[in-house]
Amino acid sequence: MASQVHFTRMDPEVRKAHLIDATLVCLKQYGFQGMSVRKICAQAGVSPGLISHHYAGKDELVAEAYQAITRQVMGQLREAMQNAAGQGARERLSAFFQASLSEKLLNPHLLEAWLAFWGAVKTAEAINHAHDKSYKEYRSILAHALGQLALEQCWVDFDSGLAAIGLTALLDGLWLEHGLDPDTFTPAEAVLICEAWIDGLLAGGFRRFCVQAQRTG
Amino acid sequence: MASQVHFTRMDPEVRKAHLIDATLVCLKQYGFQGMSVRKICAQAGVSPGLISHHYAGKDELVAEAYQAITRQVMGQLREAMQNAAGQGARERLSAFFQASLSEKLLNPHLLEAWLAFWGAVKTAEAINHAHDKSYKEYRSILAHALGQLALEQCWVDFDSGLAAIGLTALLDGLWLEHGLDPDTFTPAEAVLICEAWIDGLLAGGFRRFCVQAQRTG
DNA sequence: GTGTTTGCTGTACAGTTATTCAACAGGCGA
DNA sequence: TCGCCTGTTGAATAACTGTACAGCAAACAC
Repeated sequence: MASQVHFTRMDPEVRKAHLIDATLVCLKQYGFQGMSVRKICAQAGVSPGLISHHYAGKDELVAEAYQAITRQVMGQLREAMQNAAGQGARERLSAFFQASLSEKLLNPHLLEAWLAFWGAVKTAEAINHAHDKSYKEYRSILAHALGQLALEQCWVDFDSGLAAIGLTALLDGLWLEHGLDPDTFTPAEAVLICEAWIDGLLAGGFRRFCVQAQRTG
Repeated sequence: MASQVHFTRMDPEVRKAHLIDATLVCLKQYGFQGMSVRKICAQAGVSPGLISHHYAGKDELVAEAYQAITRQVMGQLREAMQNAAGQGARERLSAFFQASLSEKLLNPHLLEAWLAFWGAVKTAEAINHAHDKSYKEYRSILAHALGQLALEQCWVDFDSGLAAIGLTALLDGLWLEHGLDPDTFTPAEAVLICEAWIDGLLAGGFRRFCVQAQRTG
């Protein structure tokens, strides 16, 4: 006998959260290309018409899925920084590295999804906007911590904004590499690479970022 | 009166080059998703059947387009390194930075295409394979230069492979950031960021990459 | 001019896509 | 228990997707 119960009702917000989860599962399973409305709905155990009922369309759902993982990641990073709030700038940066490069965030599935989103930034306006917002926040957190470090070290005319661009590039680059091939390095090695960057900055690398005083060789 | 001339013939290799160009244009214009056989052929000014005539299918064309820009970029980088062959490791690395972050390679169109390809690495095997090959070459060039630097500086147990992963991440991260938003930094600033990394490595950052002697901090 | 080669066209095809919407039914209030 | 509200269904739709292939015609040899 076929199942009599065809569906169970849900609060719209709960259902939308389920659809976002299913979207992320499909994203990692089929990639950005292979992920279709039917597959997402099959994953969520609902009928294909439901996405258009809760969202303006598939694109809106995908954009919200991107915002969801962005929120989740930024939340974890903010939390890590707050836990180290009382300590020095160096320790706060280390906490940020540990959080950014934890096993949880270096999860291949998460990074693959991120990679696919990055690839869509230039063609999907909603994703572009969400990216821009989170990226600027990420960079400003690092710029602030590096500015504190400069104060502690009494560096004059230190361009913390530019240094933050470099450190963000290093972290994003590590994410990128790990997303493209998770076997390249371990989370511990990634943290070591970032600590070496700070070591080098403290040992003398900072001079390049000082506006007036160029290196005298 | 409608145009009488329907098409002009071309040498297969020339036509294929045109199709690859059209593929890259469509990639940046419509993204990896929106790029279809019909759009590529419209861009190239040919009939939609021509791709199947010259290639086994669309995927083969896309993979060859990726290899084409990869070859182009790696060729420029190899050339830059050869031009600085007689000099010290530091100078060779600087030449590599200059080449990697030249206006030509930080071209938004090129980076947008690259970004789209990166997003497809995990779903298209041919692209994954081509990426893996070029990425390993890129890293080995840097590892070799860093190994030379370690010899010159008499660093013992320096893990140039790990340091190369970090430097590759920094460079890839700068490409990524510039692809996502070209206004974040200028090519000159990107080179400065890389030079600061080397400065820091020389000033003391290298110790983290020495296997035995951990920092006594 | 004629013949031959073959690069190229363009329609046809089968399969997929996102989206729509009238009908259905779960679950709550009364 | 009834009745309403509304979350959900699922078939239908139109617009796409990549590929195949029979035939056309450009360009060259003669």
